Amino acid sequence: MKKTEDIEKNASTEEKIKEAARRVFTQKGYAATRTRDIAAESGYNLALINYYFRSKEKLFEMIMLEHLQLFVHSVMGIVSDPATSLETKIELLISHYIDMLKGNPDLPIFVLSEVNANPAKLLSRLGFSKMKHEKLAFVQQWKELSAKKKLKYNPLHILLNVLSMTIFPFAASPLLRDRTGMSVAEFNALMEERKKLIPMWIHDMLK
Amino acid sequence: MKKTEDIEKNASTEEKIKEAARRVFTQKGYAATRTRDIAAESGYNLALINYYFRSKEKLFEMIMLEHLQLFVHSVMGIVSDPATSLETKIELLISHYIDMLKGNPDLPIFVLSEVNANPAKLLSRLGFSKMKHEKLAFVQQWKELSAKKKLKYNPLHILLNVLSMTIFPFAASPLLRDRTGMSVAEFNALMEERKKLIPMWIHDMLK
DNA sequence: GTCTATATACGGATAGAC
DNA sequence: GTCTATCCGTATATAGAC
Repeated sequence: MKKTEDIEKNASTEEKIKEAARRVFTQKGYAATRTRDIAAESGYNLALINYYFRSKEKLFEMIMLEHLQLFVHSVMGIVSDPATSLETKIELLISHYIDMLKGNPDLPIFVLSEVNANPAKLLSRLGFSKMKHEKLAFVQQWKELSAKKKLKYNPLHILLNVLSMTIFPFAASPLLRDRTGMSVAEFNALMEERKKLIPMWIHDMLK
Repeated sequence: MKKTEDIEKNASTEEKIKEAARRVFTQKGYAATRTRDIAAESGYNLALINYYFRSKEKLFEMIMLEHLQLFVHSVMGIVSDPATSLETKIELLISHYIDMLKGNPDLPIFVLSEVNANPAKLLSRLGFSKMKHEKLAFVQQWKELSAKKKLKYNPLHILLNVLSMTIFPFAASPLLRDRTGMSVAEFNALMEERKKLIPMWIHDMLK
């Protein structure tokens, strides 16, 4: 009984620090965050960070890896389902990302800027290999598409458009809201509209 | 004669440091750059940075302001020309940004992440006020568009799409190239294609 | 496990020689 | 104007008490 409590207690403190770190790192980036900020945010002391995680860097890498995987793995269920059409997949994927990013609006800038700062280090660990690609229903349907419609351009453009129109507005949100005087709530409403609009535009691109 | 030489020499050193700073800041971000890095990159000594610019922060603000204005002012000629149609303006704007970003691929992530880190401070200085908006041919034509075509949604979506599809690929370029195995040259070729493609897609959205 | 106190390193800035 | 040497605050990490 005592042992179980101890484990839970440990896990809880460790998890609280990790969550605090996630918030601070995501908002300020690796270089600008101070371990003291994480300690304060977590409600625990500075020394605990090194007790549970060996260093600021190790803690960061753990969190960063989770974020990268979140982007990828969270959509695996959607894109690997052979029962849904390509257009349905795209629609679900857009909805999924918009919902996720409404709760974590800093994520795109954070991930992109950290990957940019250290591409080799971070991307090497994202091991979901290029081989497994073949198995995904998404990739199969994508290839069929490329073959059927004779698009006069690389179909990668379309995927890029989906991600651009979905993710970029969150990255540009501070600038956008400043220039237009929009509130966060209004911005979120705008993104909610895009759940329907983006699939519509993409549909037209595939005509 | 001597005076002129001195001035030119000063300007030259000062400008070299500024350019070095631009490179380092843009690539690593404010928090991660060391004044020593800038010194090394410039070929001069650390002390010169404080001699010409009072501090790391002042130097940064100067460069950041130039970047922000680059984004805005460089397109002013395009968007304020009453002689071109809205669609032509959009096409020119896309071309312009793609050309600029091919030469400065780190710029989007840099600007977005720094604005995100300190929105109040940076955006307050971007003084091109909301009032002058009225005078721009772009804004006029945009309003006419909103009135004429009865788009069932906020036309801001369209502007957001233009910027998203143009700028986001550069921000995601390291990830994209890693996942696809694309080279920088291949990526640039892809972006070159988008100079024609994006206006085409936008045209369809305005049907 | 959690805290306080401290060692150690690093980074921004300046003094002062040339 | 430009350099070397150095001051001093701050940040990460650890030692050691509880």
